[in-house]
Amino acid sequence: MEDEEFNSLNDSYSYPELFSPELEDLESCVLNFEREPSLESSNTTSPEQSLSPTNSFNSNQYYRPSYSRRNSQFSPRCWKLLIGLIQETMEKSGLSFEDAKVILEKSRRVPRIFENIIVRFRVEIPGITRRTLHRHLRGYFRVPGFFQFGYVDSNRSGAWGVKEAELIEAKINYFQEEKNISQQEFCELIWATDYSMEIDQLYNSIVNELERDKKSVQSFVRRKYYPFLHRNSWTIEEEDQLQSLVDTYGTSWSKIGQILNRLPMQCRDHWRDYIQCGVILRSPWTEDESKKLLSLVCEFKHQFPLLPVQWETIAKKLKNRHRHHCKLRFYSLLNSTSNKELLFYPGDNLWMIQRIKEMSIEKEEMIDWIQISDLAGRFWTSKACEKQFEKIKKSLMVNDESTFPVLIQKLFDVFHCVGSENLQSSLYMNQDPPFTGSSNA
DNA sequence: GTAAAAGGTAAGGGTAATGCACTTTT
DNA sequence: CAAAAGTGCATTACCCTTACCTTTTA
Repeated sequence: MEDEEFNSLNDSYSYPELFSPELEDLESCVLNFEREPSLESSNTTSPEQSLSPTNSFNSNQYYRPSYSRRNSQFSPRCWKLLIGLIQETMEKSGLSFEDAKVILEKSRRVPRIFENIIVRFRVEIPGITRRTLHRHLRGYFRVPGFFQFGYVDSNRSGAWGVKEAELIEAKINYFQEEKNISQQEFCELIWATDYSMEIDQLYNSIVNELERDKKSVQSFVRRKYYPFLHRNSWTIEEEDQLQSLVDTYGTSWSKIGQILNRLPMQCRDHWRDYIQCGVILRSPWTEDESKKLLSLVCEFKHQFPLLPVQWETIAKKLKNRHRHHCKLRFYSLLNSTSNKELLFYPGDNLWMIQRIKEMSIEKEEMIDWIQISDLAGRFWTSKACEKQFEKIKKSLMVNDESTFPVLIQKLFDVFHCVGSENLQSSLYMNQDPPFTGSSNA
């Protein structure tokens, strides 16, 4: 039992008779996995693959590929195994951390010495793709470009570290043993609307050791331990049912989740990303759509300069596009030369120079472009800011100043003496204070 | 009785993993 | 040459925090 995946603990005890029909679905999903060597024989298009999408929709344009993920994030158990295998290999071959890093950095492929790790890992925990493993291997050794896949002990907020997750698991196991309750009972306790003092104490004891928000802990525990049947694919019938439930109950996800026997969050996500937005177009963007997108984003930014762009709202107005589509499309438009010019006004240049000046940096390389992008509510990406700065320097021909602070001061003076009246940043045009709602009155 | 703290949960804002089609390596 | 492995881009499934409401506490 302790061999079970931490984040799929629920699979082992939840309603076997209901779960069994889904297993077939899961099996067929496995066939779609990335180049699984053992399943290579079924690589040719399977009959159900050609049936399902075209049957449910009229055109190939609307095809939603079946997509399955057996494991969520790279779990603590995965890390334990991977690190164990890495250490074993390093000891055997006498490699240092730095050597390993260099080897991994140099080769595109999994280096010979590490090949064994991949093979042995996938025997122990199948379903993790080679690609994912390779990424985490490089992440562990801090290969540039793969930092985000590296091992993390603990965090103050955001993604959970391995140590934290293990501590919580241990505490919960102890709690269950002490109170002599089953996994199922525990999950039900966690999800009860007024849970007992004991659960509250459990939360508190976790919070004491972790430096995490209590809410954060609670949501994490609830995500990992839930009394619902977990399935990652939705049938057409379920989707219909979901829509009709939303029609009757509105967006009361906890209620809907209970009826559908799914995580409330799962219901919300599926409704938001696949049902509410209607049929999602996968065709290339037309010029009209792109123009509309640009104007919607600009409109939003002018109205709420300090808020991040609400892509969901924009997607709703565009119709048939996903929030992620809109975001990606916008940034690709922004990065194409013509639009970049369009979206940096003279006032924006001054705004940017002021921000850089405030940073009071000695050298140009030290400019934190991500921070500047953040300050602008990420209206421009960090790269766009950087490129724009280069452009400003070129156009004003002030590239050979003695020191960086002098250069910035000079740039600042040039812009300022033009007359700051006309140089308001587009970030602050037509500004309405975001949350007051006074603009409606 | 009231303000502040805390709980429940929907809404907001993401990103890692995977699929597909293609290139590169063995 | 075949087959396996890697990769860029798009898509999907899952993740985490914040906002906003209600209830409890001081």
